[in-house]
Amino acid sequence: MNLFSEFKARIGTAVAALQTEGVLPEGLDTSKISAEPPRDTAHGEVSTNAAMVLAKPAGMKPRDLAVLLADRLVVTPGVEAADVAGPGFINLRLAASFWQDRLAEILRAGTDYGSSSMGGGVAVNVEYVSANPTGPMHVGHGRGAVVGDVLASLLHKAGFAVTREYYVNDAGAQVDVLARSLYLRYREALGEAIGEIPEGLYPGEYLVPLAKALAAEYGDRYKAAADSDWLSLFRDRAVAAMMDLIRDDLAAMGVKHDVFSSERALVEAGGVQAAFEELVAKGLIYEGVLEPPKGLLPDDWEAREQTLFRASDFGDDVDRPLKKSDGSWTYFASDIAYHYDKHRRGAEVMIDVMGADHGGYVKRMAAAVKAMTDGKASLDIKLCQMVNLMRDGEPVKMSKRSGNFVTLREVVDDVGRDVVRFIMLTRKNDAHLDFDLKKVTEQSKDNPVFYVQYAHARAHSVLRHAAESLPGLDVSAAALSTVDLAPLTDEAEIALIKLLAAWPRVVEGAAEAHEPHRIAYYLSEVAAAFHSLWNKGRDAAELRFLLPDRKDVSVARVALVRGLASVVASGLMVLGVTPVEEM
RNA sequence: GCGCCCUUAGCUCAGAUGGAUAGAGCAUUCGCCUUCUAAGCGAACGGUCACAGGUUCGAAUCCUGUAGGGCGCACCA
Repeated sequence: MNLFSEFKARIGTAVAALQTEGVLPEGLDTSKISAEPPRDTAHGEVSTNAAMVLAKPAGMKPRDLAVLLADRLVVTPGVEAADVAGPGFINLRLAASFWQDRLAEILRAGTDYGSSSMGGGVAVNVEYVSANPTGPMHVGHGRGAVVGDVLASLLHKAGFAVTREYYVNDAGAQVDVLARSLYLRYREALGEAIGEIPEGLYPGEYLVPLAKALAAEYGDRYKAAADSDWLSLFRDRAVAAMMDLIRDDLAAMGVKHDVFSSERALVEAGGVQAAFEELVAKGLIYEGVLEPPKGLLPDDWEAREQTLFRASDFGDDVDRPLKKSDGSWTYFASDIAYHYDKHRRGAEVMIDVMGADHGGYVKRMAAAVKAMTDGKASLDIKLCQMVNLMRDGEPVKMSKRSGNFVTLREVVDDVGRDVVRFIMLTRKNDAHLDFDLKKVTEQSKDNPVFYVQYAHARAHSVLRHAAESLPGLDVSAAALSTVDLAPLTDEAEIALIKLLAAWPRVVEGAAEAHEPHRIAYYLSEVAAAFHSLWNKGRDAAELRFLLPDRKDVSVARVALVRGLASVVASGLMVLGVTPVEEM
C-alpha cells in the first residue's frame, strides 16, 4: 500500500468529520488535496496542503483550518506530531514504530512489494521497437526497446493488464527494396559480379547468407526472371529472415513481446478498408485539395484532389490524406487501421514508443484514435531521442550509407544486457543520451549500473556473514518479517526504511506518467542511502550491521539489509536487470 | 514559414503532475581503510531554473511572447 494514499484517506476522513460538525461546508472540491513527502526532511514525513486548498471555499484562514485538521490527524495511528507550518501546511511526523512496521510489511511482501492495484486491470497496449524488418537493429532501436519493455513491466506491476506488441511493417515500399537488395545478393551468390550496391538499395552484408541459401535452393532459376516471378518470394523470405534476426537481437537484450502484428496481414484481411469505412460512416472522410504547406514548397508539389481524413476536427493541424495518387493506402491509413485493431482487441490505453523523428506523426495519430474510438481510448506516444554512441569520450564513427554502423547486437555482446538496459533509462526518453562503451563497464560509482548492483551484492554479503555469525538465524525475508525491529532507531536506519517505503509510490507515479526512467533514478538513490549507512559502521563501530555481542540489534539490522536487498531486487526486476548477489 | 520537443551549478542531468531554503553525479578542495566488499563514504565550493510579462496564498513546473538548440512538415515508412 502506498502510504501517502493512506494518509490522503485519513485527511479525507478528517475533512468529512469537520463537514458533519458544520465547521466546513458541504460540496468542497477535495481533488487538489495532496499528501506527499516534504522536500525538507525537517518538515516531517508527510505533508499536506489540505488547509490551503480548502481555506478559500470554506471562508477560513488557512492556518486556522490547518490547526483543526492537525488536531484530528495527530490522534491517528503512528502519528507522533502534526505541526502547522508556513502558509498552512500540515506536517506529520511519524513514530519510529510506524517505520519499523513498514519494514515488516516490505519483508512480508518480498519482491512483490511495490506491486499495486492502481491500474485496476485496465487493458494497456504498449507497442515498441516496431523496427522495419530491413536489417539489424541499431542502438537507437535499442533505446525504444528498453523503454517499451520496462514501461510494460512497470505498468504490469502497477496493476494494468498489459499487452506487449511489435508492429511489423512488412507491407510498404521498403520491403520491396529489401527484396531487390536480396535479389542482387542472390545474383552475386551465383557468381555474378555486382559491383557497388546501387543507391537506394540496402548495402549491408547481412543479406549475404540468405542469398547464398536461396542460390543453393533455387540455383539460377530466377537469375534472368522477371520481377513478378521472384519479388514476392524474395520479399517474404527476406522479411522472415530479418524478423528472425531482430527477434534474436531482442532476445539477447531480454526484450519480450506478446504479439507480433503484421501490417501485410492487416491489409490483406481488409482491415484498412474496414477502418476506412468506419470513418466514412462517421462522416470524417472527404475528397478535397490541401492548402500548400507554408514557406518552402517541395519541388514537386502540385495541387491535387485527395481522399482526406478530418484530422483537424480532432486537434491536428491539417487534414491528412489516406490514399496515394495510385489509389493505394498511405502508411497513415494502415496505421489508423492498426490502432483501431488494437482497440477492438481490447486496448483502452495505447502507448507507442518510437523515435523522435516521428514527432510530426503524434498529432495526427492521436486525432485518429480519438475519432475511431469516440474518445474511449487514449494514445500516448513516447518519443525517444537519439543515442550518441561514444567510446571514452569520443563519438563512435558510423556511416549509415555504407551500411557500416555499430549494431545493437555488437553493443550488447560487448557490454552486456544488464548494462544496456540500465543505461538506456538513465535519461528521460525525450532527452539525448550519451552511451559511452567504455565508461558503462567501469566498476566505479560513476557507473550507475555498477553502483546499484554493488549495493545489492553488498547487502547479500552481509546476509552471508549473518548466516555464519548468527547460527540458526533464518535470513529469508519471510522469516525476518517476524523478528523484533524495535532496535532500529538510528536516524540513518529510519531514513533508509523511509526510502524503501517510498517504493510503491515511485511505482505508481512512474506508471501513471509512463516514465520508466524514474525507477533507475530511485534505485540509485536507494543504493546511495545504503552505501552511506554501510560507511557509518566504519566511523562508528556500534552502527555496524553485525555486532558480536548484540544479537537483538544484529537480527533487526539483518532484517533491514534484507529489506533493502528485496526492494532493490524488485526494482531491478522491473528494469529486467539481474540482481547479482556477488561481484 | 508552421508544428512538436528541449534550455536548471564549470560539465552531464534529476526535479514525483503548482508547494516551504531548487537537488544528485562529475570536476575542484579537504577528510575517512588492523573492520560486514575503500569497487565505498563524509564535508566544502558551486544557481538571475535561457529572457520578459501573466495567472494565485505560492511557479523551474501552468499561459503569452522573445532568443538559442534538436526533430518533422501532401502523394515515404
